Amino acid sequence: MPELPEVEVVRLGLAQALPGRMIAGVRVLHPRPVRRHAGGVDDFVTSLIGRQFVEPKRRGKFLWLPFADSDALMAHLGMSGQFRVDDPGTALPPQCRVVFSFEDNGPELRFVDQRMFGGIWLSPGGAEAPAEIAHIALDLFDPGLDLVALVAAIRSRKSGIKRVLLNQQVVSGIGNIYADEALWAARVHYDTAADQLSAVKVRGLLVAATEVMTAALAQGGTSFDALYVNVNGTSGYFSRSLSAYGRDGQPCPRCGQGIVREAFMNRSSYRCPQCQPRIVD
DNA sequence: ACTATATCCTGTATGC
DNA sequence: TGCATACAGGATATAG
Repeated sequence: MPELPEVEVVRLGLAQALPGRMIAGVRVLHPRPVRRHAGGVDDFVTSLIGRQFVEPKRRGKFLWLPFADSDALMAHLGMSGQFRVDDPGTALPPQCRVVFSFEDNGPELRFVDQRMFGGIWLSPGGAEAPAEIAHIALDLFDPGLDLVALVAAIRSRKSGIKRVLLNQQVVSGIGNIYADEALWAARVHYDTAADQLSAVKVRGLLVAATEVMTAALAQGGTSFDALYVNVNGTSGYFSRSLSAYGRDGQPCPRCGQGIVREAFMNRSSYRCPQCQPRIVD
């Protein structure tokens, strides 16, 4: 599932492929990924033709592709969204939803999305600071992040710590995989109330999250199957380095106890029952 | 303001 | 073999 490192891998790939290029044609093969575009499918197509891409940007899991004017193409990969850069003659992937062709007749930009939780749309005036992400907090890679303020914000919450880590309005970019990995590294149970954790512990959790996402980025991101790939269609290798996520029944790399999977927020949480015991107060 | 839950979506894996 | 169900989990609307 694309979280911060995976989205950053995509951003880096697009930064190699798009700046300076002008859109000549847009084909929308399925309307759903364009549902957030205010003017509908036809307006999406006509609004984008003639635009010239500049350097792609990212906050958390949101990606935006600014144009040489003041607007931007907003994007979120959702669960299974992909950007692919492929030569015009090559076959379209099975769940290809939108295709951009260019005036230079070079490689096309293709938005592929099996489950279609993702989407792309035009953000008027969004080149620098898109209104759509005004409510999204800075991520752990952002140079402007105030770590002390973030620790305080997390500790002001009564919810379980994992809910808080997943709340993109508190800190962005962390999803189910890296939340579980950070909690494992910091030896914290996912349901510990955030306001019961010390500032040192919360800081340690954020450092752990930053470290695991940095390592994942260096390996090209985490992928279990063909659902998450880079712009060339290949997968990262970080799934081999995970300590807790997806390791139900396998030994904890630190103590050897079996990792357990538990239902949590309509998804799964993985933890080591010995290193991350439930806190009872 | 904060918190928790339902909802969207489809390919793959599993069970009977 | 065929059919039904569980599962993966992003952001957001809505209710409490």
